[in-house]
Amino acid sequence: MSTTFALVDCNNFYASCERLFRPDLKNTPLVVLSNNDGCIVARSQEVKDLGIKMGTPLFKAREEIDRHGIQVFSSNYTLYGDISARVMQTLEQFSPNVEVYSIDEAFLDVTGIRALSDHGQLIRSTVMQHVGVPVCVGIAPTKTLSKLANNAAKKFKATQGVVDLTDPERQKRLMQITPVSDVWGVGRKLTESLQKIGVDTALRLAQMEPSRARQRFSVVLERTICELNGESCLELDETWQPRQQIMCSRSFGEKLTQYSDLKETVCEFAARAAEKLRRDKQLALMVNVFIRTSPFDKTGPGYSNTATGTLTQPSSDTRKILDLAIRLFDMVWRDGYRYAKAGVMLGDFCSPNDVQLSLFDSQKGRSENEALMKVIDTINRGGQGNIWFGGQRPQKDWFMRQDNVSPAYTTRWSSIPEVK
DNA sequence: TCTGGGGTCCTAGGACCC
DNA sequence: TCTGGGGTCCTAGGACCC
Repeated sequence: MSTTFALVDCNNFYASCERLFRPDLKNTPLVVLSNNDGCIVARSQEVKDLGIKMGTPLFKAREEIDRHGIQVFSSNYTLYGDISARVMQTLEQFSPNVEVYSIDEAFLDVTGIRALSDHGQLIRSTVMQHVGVPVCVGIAPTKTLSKLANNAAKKFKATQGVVDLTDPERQKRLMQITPVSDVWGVGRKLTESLQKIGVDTALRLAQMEPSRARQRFSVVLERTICELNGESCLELDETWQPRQQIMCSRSFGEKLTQYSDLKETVCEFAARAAEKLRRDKQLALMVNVFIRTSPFDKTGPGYSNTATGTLTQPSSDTRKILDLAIRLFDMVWRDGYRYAKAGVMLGDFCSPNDVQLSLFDSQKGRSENEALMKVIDTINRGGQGNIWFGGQRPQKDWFMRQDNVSPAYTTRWSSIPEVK
């Protein structure tokens, strides 16, 4: 029996999280900014209606923000992560098979349920009651169609937030009025190329010959076309897969020009990345360091470089990763540039069980290292950064600009809201 | 003045081998 | 010295997603 998918997606997730603890802002337009308060990454419905686009740099929207009295928040990922976990936990009760797809959405296997719309409504009201975040539900025989259904549930008020797209006639009607750019997996470039050959709606895309699409574009597009036609190519994947890559990178609040400043930043990223690696219980073999100036900075010459190195054996030891990261940094560093961003990437992972001891590596030495890392992680838990290695620099004022951050309502005792 | 961060997957092309 | 085609493996970079 073929699967029926329900895609549950939170409405304006970050904005809704901020509103959760500020009911006074219920009807006030509100935006959430990226790190460094650089870009607008989330908008409440009112702001979307004003036509302010996702990803707009703050300085470009300043005038409109003032004019409409838009509330501005710096991003508060601790809060969003915690609210997300509560939403996902609530969803577990509606299906034995839940795939958490991103921080604000999940696919549910709802195969065999008869009153699908009612089920969707129940999901909505339960999440609202338990967590307080509004969600929309799209139901369909493939993931791509359930995405489409979810978009429609968000766009059309009359749907009351739930669209059941199991009926092929209904699929066709919706696809007819959906621009091809709104299809999951069709981005800017693909939209451009497709429009050139007269494919401007989802329906036109669905009517393309899959094999031709593969020849001319890619297997990804071929799959998308099959999915639009109700043929499921993307399975529900509930198994938690460890990441294949860990990245820690940041743009700076101020440009960096000094060797020591940039080096300390890279060390900080390396240490953070190693922490994430240990949290995933993985070991890495590859380390990559990159630094670059801003592509928007016209006051000086541009420079961007990256170096990749390999550890002598897979490890999650901060000291070993730091050591290699510093050597790689020295390879890419050039004097005389105004650096805007840097990052450290880890890759080529394996599980600790798969690693053999090398000739000079004693089991005792290794467990001592593990114990040390564990202690450090415990002390640093919560991103406080109380302990660091030489070379690493704890957060400095130029590190990140965050002028409007909301309290950690749900994860810090001192920030729990009071009821009066 | 001020332009996010963290991922995945696929493809093209080079190196190398037979 | 002439010089083909096919296979594998790896890497860099592009496109996309949220």
